[in-house]
Amino acid sequence: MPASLDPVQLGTYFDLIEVTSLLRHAVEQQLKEAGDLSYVQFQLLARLGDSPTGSHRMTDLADGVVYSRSGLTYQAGLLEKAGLVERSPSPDDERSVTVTITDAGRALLAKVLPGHVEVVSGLLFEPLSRSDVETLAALLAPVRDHMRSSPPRSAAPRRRKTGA
Amino acid sequence: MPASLDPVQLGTYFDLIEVTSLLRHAVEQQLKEAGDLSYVQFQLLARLGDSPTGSHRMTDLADGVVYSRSGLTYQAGLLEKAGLVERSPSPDDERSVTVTITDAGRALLAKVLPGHVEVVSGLLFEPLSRSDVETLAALLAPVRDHMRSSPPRSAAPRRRKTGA
DNA sequence: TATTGTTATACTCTATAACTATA
DNA sequence: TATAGTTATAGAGTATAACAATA
Repeated sequence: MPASLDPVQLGTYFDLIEVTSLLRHAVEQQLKEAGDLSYVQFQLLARLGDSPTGSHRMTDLADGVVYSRSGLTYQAGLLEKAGLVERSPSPDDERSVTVTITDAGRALLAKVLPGHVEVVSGLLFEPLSRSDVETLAALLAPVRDHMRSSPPRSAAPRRRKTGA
Repeated sequence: MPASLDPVQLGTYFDLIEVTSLLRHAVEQQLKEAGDLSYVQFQLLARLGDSPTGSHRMTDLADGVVYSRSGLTYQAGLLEKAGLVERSPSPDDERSVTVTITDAGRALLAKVLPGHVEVVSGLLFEPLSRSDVETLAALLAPVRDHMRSSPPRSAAPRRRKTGA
C-alpha cells in the first residue's frame, strides 16, 4: 500500500467527485425550490424523521452531517426559527439538548421528498440496473465503514466527531 | 422507471453522500494545510496542470467545477493574486481570457499532491481491491456521462453550464 | 476536569444582476 | 443579438475561540 494512485484509481476518484458534485448541486436546487431547505437542513430533518421518537440529542444529530458544534447550533437555530424542530433540555442529562421534529417539519419533509427522490432517481440511478445498484452498494459499504472508523488523518485529536 | 427509490437505492444514495462528504472534508483539510488551497482552487490548478499548454479559456475551465461565472472569476482572481496563474486576453477571440498556470502554480501543485494522494488512497481505496476499483469505475462512468448530458432538472434554460 | 451546547466573530464561498466589450 | 468576462453586492455557511452550565 504505497499511498499512491494508479490511473484507474485516479479516474475513479475524479468521477466520484464529479458525479457527487453534480448530484448534490441538483438536489440542493430542488430542495431550495421545493422547501427553502439547504442540504444540511434536509439531512437533519430526515434524520429526525427517521428516528422512532422524532428526536435526537444535538451531538448525535451532528454525526457525519456537520463538522463543528457551532455549525449544528446554527442550523438547528434556523430550523427552529422556521418551526420545523423544537429544542428542549434533555431529561436525563441536563447538559444535553433534545431536538424534536415538529408536525410542520414532517409536513415539509413529506412535501419535499417526492421531488428529491425524482432528482436522485433520474440523475443517479437511471443508467444503473438493479444489479448495478447492488454492486455499488456492496462497494460503498466497506468504504463507508472504513471512513467512519478512521480518525481524521491530519493531526486532530481522535476524541470524537464534531469537536476539534 | 417510476421515479421512486427502493430501499437498496436509498441506502446506496445515502452511503454515496456520506462517503464523499467525509472524503471531501478530509481532502479539503489536507489541501488547506499543505498549500492553503480550497478544493475548487485545487481542481482548477489541476486542470491547468493537466493541459498540454498549461492553459484554458475561462469558460472551459469552469465546466463541472464551478456553477456560476462570477464564482470562477472570483477563484481565478484569488489564484492570480497568489501568483499561481496568469490571465491574458485570448489571441483568437478578444472576448475570451486565457488562464495559464505559472511555475509557482506547478510547484504548489507538486507540493500538495503527495499528501492529497495519500488521503484519497488511505480513505477511499484502502478497503477496495484492484478489481473492486475497476468495478466501481465501470459503474461510475455511465452515471458521469448521463449527468453530463442531462439538462438541469428544474426549470433552467438548457443553454450551457455556467450561465443561468 | 471533561462534556454539552451557545455565542460572537471573522472569513470563505456562492449567486444575481448590472455592466462592458467583442463576435 | 448573443457570448465572454468582470464587478458590486448581498446572503448563506463554516470554523475558532471564549464562554456558561452540568457530570
